[in-house]
Amino acid sequence: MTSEIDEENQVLSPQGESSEDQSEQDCSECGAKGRCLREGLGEEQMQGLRKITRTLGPFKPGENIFRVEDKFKSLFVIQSGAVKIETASFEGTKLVDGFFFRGDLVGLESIGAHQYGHDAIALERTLVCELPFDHLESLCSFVPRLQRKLMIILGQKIRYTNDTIVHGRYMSAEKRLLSFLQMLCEKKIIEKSDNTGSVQLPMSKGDIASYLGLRPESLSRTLTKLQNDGIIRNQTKKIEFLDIKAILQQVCG
Amino acid sequence: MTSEIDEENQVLSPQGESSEDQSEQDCSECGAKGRCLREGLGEEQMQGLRKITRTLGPFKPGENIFRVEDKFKSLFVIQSGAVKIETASFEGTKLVDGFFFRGDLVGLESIGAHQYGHDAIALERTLVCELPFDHLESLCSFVPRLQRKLMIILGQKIRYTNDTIVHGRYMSAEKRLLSFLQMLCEKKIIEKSDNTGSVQLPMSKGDIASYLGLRPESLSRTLTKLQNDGIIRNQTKKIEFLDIKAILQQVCG
DNA sequence: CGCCTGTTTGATCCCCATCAAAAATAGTGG
DNA sequence: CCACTATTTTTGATGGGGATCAAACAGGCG
Repeated sequence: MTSEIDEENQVLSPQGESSEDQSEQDCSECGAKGRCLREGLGEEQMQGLRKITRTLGPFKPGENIFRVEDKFKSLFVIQSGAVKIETASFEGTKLVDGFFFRGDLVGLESIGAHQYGHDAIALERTLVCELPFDHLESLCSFVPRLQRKLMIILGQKIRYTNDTIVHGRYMSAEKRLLSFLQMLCEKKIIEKSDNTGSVQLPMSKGDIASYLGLRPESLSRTLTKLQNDGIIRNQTKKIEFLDIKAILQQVCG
Repeated sequence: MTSEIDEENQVLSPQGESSEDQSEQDCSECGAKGRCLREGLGEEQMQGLRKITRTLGPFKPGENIFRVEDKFKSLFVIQSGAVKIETASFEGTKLVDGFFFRGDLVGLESIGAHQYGHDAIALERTLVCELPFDHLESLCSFVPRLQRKLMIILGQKIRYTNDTIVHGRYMSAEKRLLSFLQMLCEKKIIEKSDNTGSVQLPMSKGDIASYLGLRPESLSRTLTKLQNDGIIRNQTKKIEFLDIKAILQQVCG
């Protein structure tokens, strides 16, 4: 379990193990606001959750938040930044299983296992909020609302995987890419002016290809095609959306 | 929500709504024994769970246990029989998202949604045990062990999907089929004599193809190939395993 | 600047989808 | 039980989308 509690922490001021009374700026400043487990909890209930959480980071790009075969201990809410999880495929190569952005919970995939089944790797400067799972579980017993929220999140995760991956098998490379761009639109868009916008990509094209079940070459060609069609502008670390409607309108991402 | 409480019920004798004190033969005779949520609960805890459950069925092949857009209300443990879940793909055709056998929980995919996202259809004569989800949730708050078990099952589900579907995208038709046979081996094998055995298939070849992300023609060809290789014997409603080792040995299902 | 990794482009190939039709099986009613 | 139809499964021929192989190109970093 790699964790680093130091370096330029103006924003969220992570605490060491000793500090018990975490300040609520943790929440007020957190990028996960609105999608976090804490949402909808009363003030006293928040207190309970606050007691068991701890901010970790910042992780630098490429740093592991946890590794395959680390003992499963915690879930992590992403406060800022972005994370990918990957596993070794049966051929030995790395395979990207998911991307996570602010507000997302990393580690759900390992609930019920003794060890994490993935490497979780920061894609950019990333702060996370650690939720020790056994504490979380205990708390859930006392706070039905929290229990419910966690179950809902687990159900959503199952559905999302099913909708994207299972149905993705029947989609062409182009449609898969469009689905992916659609997802990015919902999660990370900046300066979205009606019908155009752009995203800074925290992950490599190779990671995207892997996630979509494509080879890097195929993804590259598909990106080029969409660019020729005037739908996007394809840059190294950035994609400009020239025609957001075309992206969103594609039936059934 | 289709449910039928009648017809030849020697085995499990399902109860109507009124009968509160469900007999424990429900559990002692249930095919799910050993993998059910109830496993590992104390006697008093069992009582609580027993109170909220109800046996439904038998469902005849092709009958729905629930339908897409039915209000999400319950999970279902399969006591005997087999079930598939399917959705409409974006092209309009049906797409099989999963198979369930005795002991499996159907409905996890819809936790946190208002409606079921799939049709659940019996593949053979099937008895299920209904677990109203809100009751189950309440009970979880009082029985930490149950809460934990449910979370573990949800985590396993996420992992299983990831391992089979995500990694399956990189596998050839033959490997996907072998993985599937492997799974069947673990769940449904009969008369397994060391290195051979056979499975009665409750689902159609078309369903299997859909589940594996293949066309029926491709699956058929792959089955034929495995037969020519002397690994299986391919029949209409049955597959004989002539070389179980070859099936299990294939690196990383 | 030179090395290393990531991305793009080009040429070719292969697996599976697709189209088409025969064969086997299940379902139906007399 | 059998003739008849509908569905499922198999077999055959063909084509295409993406994988693969190979190499040029661009970027980041020492």
